[in-house]
Amino acid sequence: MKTHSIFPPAHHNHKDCINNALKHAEKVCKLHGVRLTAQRRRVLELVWGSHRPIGAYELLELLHEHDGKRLAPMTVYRALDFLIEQGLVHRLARLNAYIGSTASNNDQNSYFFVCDDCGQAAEVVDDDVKKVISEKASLMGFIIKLNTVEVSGRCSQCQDSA
Amino acid sequence: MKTHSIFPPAHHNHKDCINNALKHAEKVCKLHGVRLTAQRRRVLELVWGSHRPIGAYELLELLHEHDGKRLAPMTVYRALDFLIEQGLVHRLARLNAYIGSTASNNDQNSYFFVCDDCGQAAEVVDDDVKKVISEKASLMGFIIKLNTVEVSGRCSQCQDSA
DNA sequence: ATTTTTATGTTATAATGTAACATCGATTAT
DNA sequence: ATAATCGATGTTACATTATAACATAAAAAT
Repeated sequence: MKTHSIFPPAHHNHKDCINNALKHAEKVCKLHGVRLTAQRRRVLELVWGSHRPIGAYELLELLHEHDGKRLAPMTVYRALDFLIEQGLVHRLARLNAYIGSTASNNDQNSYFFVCDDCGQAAEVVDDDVKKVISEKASLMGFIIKLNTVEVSGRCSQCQDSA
Repeated sequence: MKTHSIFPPAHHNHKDCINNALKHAEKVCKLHGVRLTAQRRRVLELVWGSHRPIGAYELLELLHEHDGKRLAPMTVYRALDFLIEQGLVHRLARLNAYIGSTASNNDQNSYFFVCDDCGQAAEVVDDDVKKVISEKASLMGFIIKLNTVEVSGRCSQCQDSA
């Protein structure tokens, strides 16, 4: 029986995830005519260090531990802002944390499942949620700019291990 | 043609809103066997001061201006936590702000439309969004605890006045 | 009346995020 | 090539949001 897994399998080769993400980022930035500088690239890489949303100050620590750099928060926030603008990173509002994305989405058709237990997050991209919300919106004459949909609960793996 | 207005009409009698909300709160708290103290009640009243989400520190200022009280942030946060627990207030994650609610919802079937222009927010309670999300969730074996759905954009009134 | 619980007060601090201005480095124009 | 320009980064300082920990007061239960 095929399990419809959107959360990555526990022991997948995560280096591939990271490499894919970086390759994807190069493409996107070239396409958008913007510069994926070394620093931005590095921040993206660290964001992709896991499938957990990561905080800005956590990133700062990692940059210090791994690269010896002692940067100001501003620097990380700027990198994140850039990456978010290019759609390479999303911010999870409930967590004040950031997660990588390789989905080519607008700001309306993507949503997140976040496991309270293991902290992992999974992005789902389709128009199903958007569709329902859009219907409500048009009933009340509301023009949508951005959907923030964050579902928290317990992922399949964490249920099994309980 | 009837406009399906969920955002409150511009010149509605807002005192009624507040009174309804307070009455509702009394009922809910009695039902839940918890105490709606004067302070909690006052915070709720101030939250209902408008249909805009309001920040914790804004509430502090209001308490100072109107009541002369100079409270610590903790106090307001505690009142808010209480009110949120009773479902009388919701926190909007994207805004770090709080808004009153008289809907009897669980944590899964309520969502918010927030106008970037006027700042007003409208809560919608139904099972339509929940249903779609639940389908995805069950496909991946995810157990939902809480849905955070915050739609930002432009409300009908603000479009008209542009 | 006494105990116990619950709410509030108080102080200090953590965590997250931004403004403003200086400098550096890459691209563009001359 | 050189100067001018523009975008990226560095730096300092601070704003905003939220919580921890412990003390006191008020209400409810015994």
